[in-house]
Amino acid sequence: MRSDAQQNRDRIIAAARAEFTEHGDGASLNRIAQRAGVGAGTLYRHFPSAQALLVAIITDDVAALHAHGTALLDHPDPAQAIRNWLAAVALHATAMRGLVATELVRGGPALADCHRAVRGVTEALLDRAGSAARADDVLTVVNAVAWASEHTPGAGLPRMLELIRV
Amino acid sequence: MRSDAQQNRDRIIAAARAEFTEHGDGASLNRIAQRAGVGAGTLYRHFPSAQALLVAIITDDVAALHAHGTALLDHPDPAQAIRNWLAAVALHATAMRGLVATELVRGGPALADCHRAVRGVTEALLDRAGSAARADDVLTVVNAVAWASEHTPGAGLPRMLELIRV
DNA sequence: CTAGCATATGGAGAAGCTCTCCGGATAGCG
DNA sequence: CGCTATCCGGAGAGCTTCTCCATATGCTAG
Repeated sequence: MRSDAQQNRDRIIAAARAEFTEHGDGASLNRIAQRAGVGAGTLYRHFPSAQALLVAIITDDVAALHAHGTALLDHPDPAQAIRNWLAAVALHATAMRGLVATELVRGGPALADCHRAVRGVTEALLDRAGSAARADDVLTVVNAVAWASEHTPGAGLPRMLELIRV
Repeated sequence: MRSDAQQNRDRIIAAARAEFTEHGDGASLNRIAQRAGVGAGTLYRHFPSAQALLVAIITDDVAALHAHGTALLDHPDPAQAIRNWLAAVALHATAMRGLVATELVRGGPALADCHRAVRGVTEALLDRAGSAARADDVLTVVNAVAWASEHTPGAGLPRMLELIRV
């Protein structure tokens, strides 16, 4: 990749991160391009869809999330470990304004690696806690709840996470 | 209200019901107006926002839902009753393509009556089943899950509802 | 039965969105 | 330094939501 292209790509990702954090689902690709100081065409060449853009952002975040999850495997209390983990997943989902993460949980193949990593940790933690729940289902529910908690004023994320049987 | 206005209002609601069922969140108010055979202005005068339109539709549906819930209060197995009820709520949410219902669960004051009715039944059923969970939280989670199950291929709604502790 | 008015209509249009296209600029190699 | 493959920007097509107001029509009072 040419150096100017790389530079633009980085700036677009930074702008997108700001835009998604600020406007959530109301994010506008137009505005992202403006923030990044590039034309719309440039944005769309680098990221053919809004989803591709999210994939790039989330891929970064998931690395940190995965490290946290791996560390939790050594937690003395397995039941507490899975609870901590799901709270971390929910927080990650919230950081990207929920909707986003939910749509991508089982989304495109581009995110397959990310999802596999998160599911792997979830499975291990569920197993250690003696749970029979499917990791995929649990993750979907957690993401859905994270998303809902932002859209329903007065809804406490922790309290709703308590309602998930694991 | 003038009779022609009433007629248009009815036709708009019918068109909206069809459009939402067909296109889910991708529903277009423009298309609803076309389907109903009215101008965009007419649609917006009757329903200032997409939400107002949904309120009208959902208000109808909730009446039937509420009747079902009330009947469940006589169910011999309280634990089964609450499970049946939540499945019915999820189904109702799915009928309106999830997103919709989730956004409205604690939404505008226009839907307060509906919400109160549903919450009342939920509280009674939870109480009878000896649960300490907050009805609001349970409903939010159920709606979120219903929504998520449509957006994540392979996610089974019943299996995810099993994960909710009540 | 009709006349007049309050009420309702519809579609053009403003503003914003996503996404495409391509003439022109430029990075970086030889 | 010059040439070319690569990359850029923004105009524009075709959507969208939502507003405005000249026109049409239901309803009522006479």
